[in-house]
Amino acid sequence: MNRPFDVTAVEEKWQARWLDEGTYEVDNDDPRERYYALTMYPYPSGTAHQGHVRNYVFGDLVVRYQTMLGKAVLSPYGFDSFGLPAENAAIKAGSHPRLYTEARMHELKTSVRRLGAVYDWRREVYSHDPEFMKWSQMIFLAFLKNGLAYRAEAQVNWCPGCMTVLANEQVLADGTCERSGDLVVRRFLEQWYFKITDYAEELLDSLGPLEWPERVKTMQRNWIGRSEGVEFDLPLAYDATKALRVFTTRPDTGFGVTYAVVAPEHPLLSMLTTDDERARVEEIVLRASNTTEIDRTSSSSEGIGLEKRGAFTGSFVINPFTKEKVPVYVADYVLGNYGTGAIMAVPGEDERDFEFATVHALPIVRTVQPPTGFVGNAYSGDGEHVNSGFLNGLDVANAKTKATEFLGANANGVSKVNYRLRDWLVSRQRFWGCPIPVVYCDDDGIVPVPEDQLPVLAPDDVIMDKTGQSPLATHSGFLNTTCPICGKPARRETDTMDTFTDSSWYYLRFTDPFTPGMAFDPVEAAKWLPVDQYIGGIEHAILHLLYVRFYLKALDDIGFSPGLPREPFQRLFTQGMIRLSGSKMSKSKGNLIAPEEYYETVGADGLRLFHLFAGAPGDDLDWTDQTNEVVEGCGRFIDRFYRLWHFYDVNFHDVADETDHSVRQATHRTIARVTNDLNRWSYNTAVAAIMELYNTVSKVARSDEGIERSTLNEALDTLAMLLAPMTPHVTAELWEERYPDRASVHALPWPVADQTLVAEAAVIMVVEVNGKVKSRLSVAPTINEADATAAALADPDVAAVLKGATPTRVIARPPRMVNIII
RNA sequence: GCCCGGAUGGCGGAAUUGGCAGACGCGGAGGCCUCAAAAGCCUUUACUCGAGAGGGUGUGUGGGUUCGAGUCCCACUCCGGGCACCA
Repeated sequence: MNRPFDVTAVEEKWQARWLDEGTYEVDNDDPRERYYALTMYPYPSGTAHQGHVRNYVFGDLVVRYQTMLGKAVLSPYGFDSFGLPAENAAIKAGSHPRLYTEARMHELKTSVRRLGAVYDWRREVYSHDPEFMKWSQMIFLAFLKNGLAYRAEAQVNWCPGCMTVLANEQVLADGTCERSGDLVVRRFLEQWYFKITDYAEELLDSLGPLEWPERVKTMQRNWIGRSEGVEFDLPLAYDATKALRVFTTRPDTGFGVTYAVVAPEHPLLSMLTTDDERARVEEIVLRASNTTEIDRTSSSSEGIGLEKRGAFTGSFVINPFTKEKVPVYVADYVLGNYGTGAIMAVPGEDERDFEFATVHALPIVRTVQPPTGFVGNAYSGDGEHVNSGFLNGLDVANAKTKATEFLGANANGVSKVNYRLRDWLVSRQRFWGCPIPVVYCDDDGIVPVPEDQLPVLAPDDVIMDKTGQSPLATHSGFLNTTCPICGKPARRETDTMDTFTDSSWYYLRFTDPFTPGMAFDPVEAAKWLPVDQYIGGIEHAILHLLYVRFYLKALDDIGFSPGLPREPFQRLFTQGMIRLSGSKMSKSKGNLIAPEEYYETVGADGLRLFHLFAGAPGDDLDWTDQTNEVVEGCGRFIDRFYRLWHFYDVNFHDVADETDHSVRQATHRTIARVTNDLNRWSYNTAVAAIMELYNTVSKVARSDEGIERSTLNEALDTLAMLLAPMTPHVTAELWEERYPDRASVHALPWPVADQTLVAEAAVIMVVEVNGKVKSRLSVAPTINEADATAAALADPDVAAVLKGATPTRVIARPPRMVNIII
């Protein structure tokens, strides 16, 4: 592009100045109103791509805009620097993950600075910083001490590609690993867990008041999965002193229970299984524990048929409603770790039970009358109860109440709320993460590493081949230690923590990384929290945003950070994803679209303006062949503004006239529009409003009649201020050029619209006849109904259509339109 | 299967409470400047009938409410995302 100024020189000059002068550093004792603007700290995967760019452009606009609104804005930056890709890359390159990661961090930082995004770099944090690790480990130990971290053997998700276990949240719906795409298998392992389930209720209830996108809240609600029901006993037919405990949300359908099912992992399964059935039952159990998640969860139509997925145990239980004997089956469609791991099966009202009953020839009884014309098998809607003894005639809600009372009196029934959410598995069998700071001693058991020995750091000379075992376990120098209590030889924990533990508290560290001996001073943190605006990708809707909420609540409860709110992020904005000609952007596809080439052509300002202008911030953005032309168009707009600022082709006149007045009105209406748009995350329309004002002013200034000098200056100054958070370099440069003795444009207060000028501008009123537009009149915005009607009827164009006919009705909505019905 | 979004010119997208559909930009067409080009500037650009004045049609499809619907209601189609044996 042929630019009227040296874009690179100007941008580098201002980037250096903001950095050197600490323009966007903010102290904790700043007296101004506080504003915490946070973009999700990135995983350092290399140079920035357009996804980063879009994120930081939005974030930087918030920082600069809020600063101009007079606030002390906390704008920190850091890196989510632990994680598998670095470890895998290091294995491949025969290097160390730290070297690899720090090189990537440097690249990303350079890229972000070149974008003109401003941060308080004194507050930079990164997960693998030993000082940060120390506090990550302290938090772990605090959780351990307070019963929020525990060790348990359970069936876990094992990813053969990543050679490590995964949290439930990291396994996709099709049973593959969200990172490597490998099929996840199930293994029994002893692992560390965080007790996030203790917070299920609060995590659900406190979502309500958060100013988050509704769909993110919905995703979290679904993930937590609250369900109300009843837990009760099904006594064994041959021994009424023993019982199978089940959970149901539909106690009202109890008369339709024709069998019961236990999960393959159920502790009573072996006792329930008779010798005749044992072989078939064991086949089910074996299959459930050895196969991949995808096989187990695949529907009956594909994969393995239902008849092979369940078997009769040989035992019977008594249905407390009918007092009849019903068979107990084992089937993998019942999960061992939800509810009681056993269910009452009601094929008449539950689709899964219906399918299973059909395949295994079990009786099906309808207990709720479906509406006439109902097609389908199981009916789960509302209706009158039938075949249900004392529940007959009741609707579902009333029958539930009555059935619950009955179970309470006859089957040890209790109302119960269950959650789908499971405890957070935090152990990872990998090297490049924060070591779990405990020691195993034969005499003293699990012993926390004493605080004065933290952080526990991994040695550098660890072999990181993929054996499926923690790399740290192969390093005898690390593994072998002494027990902090008895001094006898002991073994270190060799697993590291899930990297989501780092991102669960990094924003707290940002508020105060300065106070020695503390992760952060809660008093300082309390001044900044909750985060006023959090910005990031929708892909973190569940994982990160659920864990981080749990952490803050837990830290408060164990007294780690007294005085903080219990929710970290008051407002959340999730930007759309960038696609390349329709496909998802990813490193493996090599379609990341580096910003560097754009820095050289349209500059950071041009690229920033493009991201703000091209579509609503929350919508996905498709990067196509045409996109480059739009980016260039944004660069051209900056050039046009630059020329007008230098009065290129402008004609002046001396005394302000009506045209000047209308320019002033446009200027102030634009201030009002842009301010409103910025507050409602409508950046694309804010840019459009700015372009419109430019077009208006440019047209008048370049007409033969010309423009009055102060009118033009007011419009230009306003444009510079409105553009300042969007295109910070060029506006700073132009401002300094014209006003070398004044404060920088970025230090100015945000312009305020003169309401008189905004209000008095004439508006166009539409006159319709029978709903069709026949004329347009320029009227005062304050015009009343009678005057609007009179003006409409007096209009010659309207009269020509009416041809003397008398209107049957006139609808006036001043000042927008009048509709005459004839 | 369930739950959320979305569908508007050649393209990206505007239209905040039911009131001028297509703001703003990209692309296209024509012109000015120039020896020529680039850059810049001006005009034009939903479709359609018409020489013109002017008329008709038009926001995924089909209905409805209303003086008036891109916007509200009902039914459906397609696209995107999330969840999916959670009893």
